[in-house]
Amino acid sequence: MGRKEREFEQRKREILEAALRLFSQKGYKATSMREIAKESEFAVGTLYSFFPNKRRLYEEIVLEKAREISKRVTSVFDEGLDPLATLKRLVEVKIATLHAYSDFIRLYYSVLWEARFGVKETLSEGVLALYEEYLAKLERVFAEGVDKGIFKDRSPRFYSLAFEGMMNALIQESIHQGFQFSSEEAIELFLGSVLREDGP
Amino acid sequence: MGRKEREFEQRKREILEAALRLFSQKGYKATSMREIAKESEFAVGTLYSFFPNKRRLYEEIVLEKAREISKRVTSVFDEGLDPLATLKRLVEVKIATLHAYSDFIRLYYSVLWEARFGVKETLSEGVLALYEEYLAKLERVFAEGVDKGIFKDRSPRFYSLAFEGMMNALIQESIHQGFQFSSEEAIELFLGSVLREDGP
Amino acid sequence: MGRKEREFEQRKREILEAALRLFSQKGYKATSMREIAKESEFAVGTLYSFFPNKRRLYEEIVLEKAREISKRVTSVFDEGLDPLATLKRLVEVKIATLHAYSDFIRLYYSVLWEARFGVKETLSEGVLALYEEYLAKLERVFAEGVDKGIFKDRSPRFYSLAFEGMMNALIQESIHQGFQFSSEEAIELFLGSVLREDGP
Amino acid sequence: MGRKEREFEQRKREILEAALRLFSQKGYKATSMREIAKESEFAVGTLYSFFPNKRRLYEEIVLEKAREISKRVTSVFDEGLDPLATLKRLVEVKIATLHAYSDFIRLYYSVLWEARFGVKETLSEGVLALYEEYLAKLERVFAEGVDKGIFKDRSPRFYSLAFEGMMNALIQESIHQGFQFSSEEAIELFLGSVLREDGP
DNA sequence: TATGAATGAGTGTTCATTCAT
DNA sequence: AATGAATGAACACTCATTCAT
Repeated sequence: MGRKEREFEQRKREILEAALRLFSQKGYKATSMREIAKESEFAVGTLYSFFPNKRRLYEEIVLEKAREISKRVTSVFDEGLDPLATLKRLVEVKIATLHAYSDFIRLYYSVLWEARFGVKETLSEGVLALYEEYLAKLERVFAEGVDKGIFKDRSPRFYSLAFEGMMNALIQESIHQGFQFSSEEAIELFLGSVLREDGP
Repeated sequence: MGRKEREFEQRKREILEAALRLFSQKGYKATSMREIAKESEFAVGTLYSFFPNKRRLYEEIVLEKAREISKRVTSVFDEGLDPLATLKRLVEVKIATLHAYSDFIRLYYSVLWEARFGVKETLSEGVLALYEEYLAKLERVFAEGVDKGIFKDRSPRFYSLAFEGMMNALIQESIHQGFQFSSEEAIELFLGSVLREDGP
Repeated sequence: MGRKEREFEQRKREILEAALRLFSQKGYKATSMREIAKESEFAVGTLYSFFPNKRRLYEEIVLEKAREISKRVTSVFDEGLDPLATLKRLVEVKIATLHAYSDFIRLYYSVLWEARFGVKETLSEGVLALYEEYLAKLERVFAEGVDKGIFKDRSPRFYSLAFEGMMNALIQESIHQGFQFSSEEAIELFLGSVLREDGP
Repeated sequence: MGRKEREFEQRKREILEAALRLFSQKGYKATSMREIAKESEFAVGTLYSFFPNKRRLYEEIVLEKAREISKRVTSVFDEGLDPLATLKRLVEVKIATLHAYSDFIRLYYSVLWEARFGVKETLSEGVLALYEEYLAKLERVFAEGVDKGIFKDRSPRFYSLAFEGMMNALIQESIHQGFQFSSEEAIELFLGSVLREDGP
């Protein structure tokens, strides 16, 4: 990649970072191209030489970050661990990754939520695709666990949704409200149960 | 209530329903008063004789529905059940209620999410207040369960967040993606565990 | 005039008085039909059964009041006085009349001014006509005074405009700013001169 | 001042001139931003890149012109003339100046009138301040004339109001109705008297 | 006849997008 | 390639006017 290209990528990156800050704070509609231009120290017109329109700028940044998050989290599936260990590791990595992207989390979940549950004209089908991919891998882990007799015999999708719902709720609370919990607690809760086995 | 008043309420309801459809599909910012007027088959000016401005129209619709949902779900806490039975009942009622309000669910969670995790100047503090109230009652149930030795000794907040996260994820999926599950499965999962007790 | 007609006129009067208060305080554009309805304790629709539109309501009230003022002031010309006495009497009557209509004065001069100096689409040609009539009579007084050798030989229009300008300025100041002056002072100034005849 | 700046000023001037024509003909409220855009041959949005809102556009145009008029007229007070000569000169300069600004006169007097005699929330306090300043200087001239025994012993305010009222009425008539008069006539009338000293 | 709910054209203002420089 | 002035469609909201009751 020559200097030209490197500089081009560098400029694009600066725009994306500036846009991320603003979109994350104020949302898509409430952020204007003029503001992004000011924040990134480019002219409005310049933004349009990198992105065909506001929507694509938004989609691109969201997708890029989502890809980074996805990459980190999904890498767990390639570690060759057994289902139980995979889940444990997944919790750790999810916590670490989402905290690392805490500025973007608000935007991320909101996009994801819109994409999954059907807001018309959603801005990020790409993000949805990544998530579905992740979910599919997660389901495979649960399926394997069930096959191997480690997990009770329930639908892998059911397990996946429950796992994701629980973990995401805890992580969001920890990022936005400062609620503290460890990955051990979380995985124990999910795996263990809330019922004491030895009863009262 | 005379005919006039009844008609007034009827018209107001028609506007609110039309607005609900649009806000739910496209969000607050992306829905224009003109569209609401068209959808409700009133003139723009008429909207303003029922609501002082767009924001209040939005808040009114969201708060009304949220109150109805809250009322139904929270009523479970008044049934005088023990913690375990309360949780079971809660899952049933949540599923039934949220399905009954399926048009509104998208908007509901999105408002709640914005209110809890972000976005200054949220449009619905009332909704947040209702949810926090619910969460407080749920925590009390878990606290009681822990006290009585039914549940393992963990923070009630931790339990509540996990419970809510898991159930909401399952219910949302069932509403929007047609994923089917029973309340028994859900509560068993939460209470029971994913691990077989007799292991492999 | 039967009861019906009397009542009709009475209602019309109430509307006009209410409208006058509002137009006078806030101007034509800033006063809404709804406000006039509220102030007059009629429904908006009722206003339209007395006046075909807002503009005519405005014109009618302005014209009515202008006619009253005009009648009182113009009556001086019918008193059969000589030019000098007419001017003196005119000053007295103008002061008294305009003070009596002080609520309306702001509106009156503003309409007159617009009508005379050509704001397009002026709302009150009738008021202009009345004033021109008055001015014509005043010119005749000056013409007579010049003919009789009482006044220096200048154009009656010149005299009239100067007289009106001076008197109106003083009267407006007295009404709006509380500046006090007597009709004697005013007429002496106009007739006398500012120069001492015996010089320094 | 570079080409850019010059062009900026030129465009701003074109907008101001267009707005002046419209405000002058129809008044503030009755003139819409769209009309100003059309008249100035710019887009609506362009207007807002020169002025933050309609009101400021109005104030700017009014205040600018008022300042120019004020500057020219008030300069007479700095010529070091005696009271009598000052008044003579003032009449000449007022006539010349107001004729030079004849497009603006209608608006000028209307703003001045509103500011002096009425209307809360006037749009141009600056214009009023300029006029009060002028009036104060004029009063000082009359006070000096009285002190020196040139003028009869009357209140300077009284003299000033009468002078202004008379002259403005004449000048307005000459601008709007084509009535012709010379400064000599006007000042003679004011100073001299309408009464022949040698009577009939 | 009197009412006021309903209408929709019109308002001031914003902002994504274009394009001459 | 980069700029930002210019554009005009779109927005939330107002209000003179109409008309079913």
